[in-house]
Amino acid sequence: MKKVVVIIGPTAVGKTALSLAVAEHFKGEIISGDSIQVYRELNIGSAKLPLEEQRNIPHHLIDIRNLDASYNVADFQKECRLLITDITAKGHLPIITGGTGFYIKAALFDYIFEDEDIETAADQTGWADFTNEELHARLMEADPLTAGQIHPHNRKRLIRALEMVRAGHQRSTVLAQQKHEMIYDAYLIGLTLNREELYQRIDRRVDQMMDSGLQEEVRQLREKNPGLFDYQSMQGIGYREWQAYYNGQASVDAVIAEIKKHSRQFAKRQYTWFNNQLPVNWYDIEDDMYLVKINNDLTRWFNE
RNA sequence: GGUUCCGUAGCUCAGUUGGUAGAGCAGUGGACUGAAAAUCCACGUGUCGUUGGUUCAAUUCCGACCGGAACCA
Repeated sequence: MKKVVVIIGPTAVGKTALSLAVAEHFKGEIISGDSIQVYRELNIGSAKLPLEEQRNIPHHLIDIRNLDASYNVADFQKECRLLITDITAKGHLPIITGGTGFYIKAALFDYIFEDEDIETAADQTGWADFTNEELHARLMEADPLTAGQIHPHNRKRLIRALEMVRAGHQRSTVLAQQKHEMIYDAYLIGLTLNREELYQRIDRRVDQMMDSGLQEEVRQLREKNPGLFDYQSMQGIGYREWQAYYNGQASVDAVIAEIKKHSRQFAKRQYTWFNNQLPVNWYDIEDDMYLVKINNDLTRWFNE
């Protein structure tokens, strides 16, 4: 099995800095596991590492889509796996770094995504006339197993499951074909920090983004893109909050407060995901020895 | 100085015709297989400002006091 290093953790713990160190030490190339950094022009708010700070280490899956494009797990899985193959063939070590747990798990595990021609945004319109209860009732007939696993209020998931039925493969059938195992020899490093400290870090980072010109970045994007806030890419925290500002419903200070709040809530959700969905080796960044420990553990694993 | 109003969960407030109270937000935990920085679920004991009084019983009624707001001087 190919070896892959994975660096995860909540937003603002310092994944990027660690990824550079690991890449330099192990001759690695970095694959971004991030659903927002794939978009060009989303720089400050997505906490993208500027080219001049990449220290000549190859970074992949950053700036690969236009702002108005859509992107999803299946895209990521395919592109990420191709890169792992290429990087390994070069004799380098693939290092996946990012906060999008779902993407990373789909690449690492034997998730199956059948070929589908989907326009996700368009799908919803086809179901617009149905209430959540009606959607759930339909799914109960078409794929009862899945219907039992999706909460009746989770409209987005209900529609996706119904779309899968329409595309000719029930979700439950596809899942049954999988062993739910990792297909790589992956070592997962999780960076952590006590909650209070992390939240302060998040607040500070948002302030830094503002100092770096986040507001101006959004202003320019909006100038060039009339329908900006309808783009999938604009779901990103640090961006979507500005819609209220441009609608005259929020002051700049209110927007900043929302960005901080959403970032904290996101970090909490990331912990839930990583703790329960992936076999993570956690390292507390307040531990003076954490870098040494990571280096030791990684070296041992690398030479296995 | 006077009058009126307010003081209930971390925040904003509701409520109890007297039987010790509940929403939203925040927070915490959880789910997650093609929007995932998305979507969804669960979790609400707090000296009901303080202190006297009336009462079987007061957060609820009455008095005083403290804090805040508005208006009148």
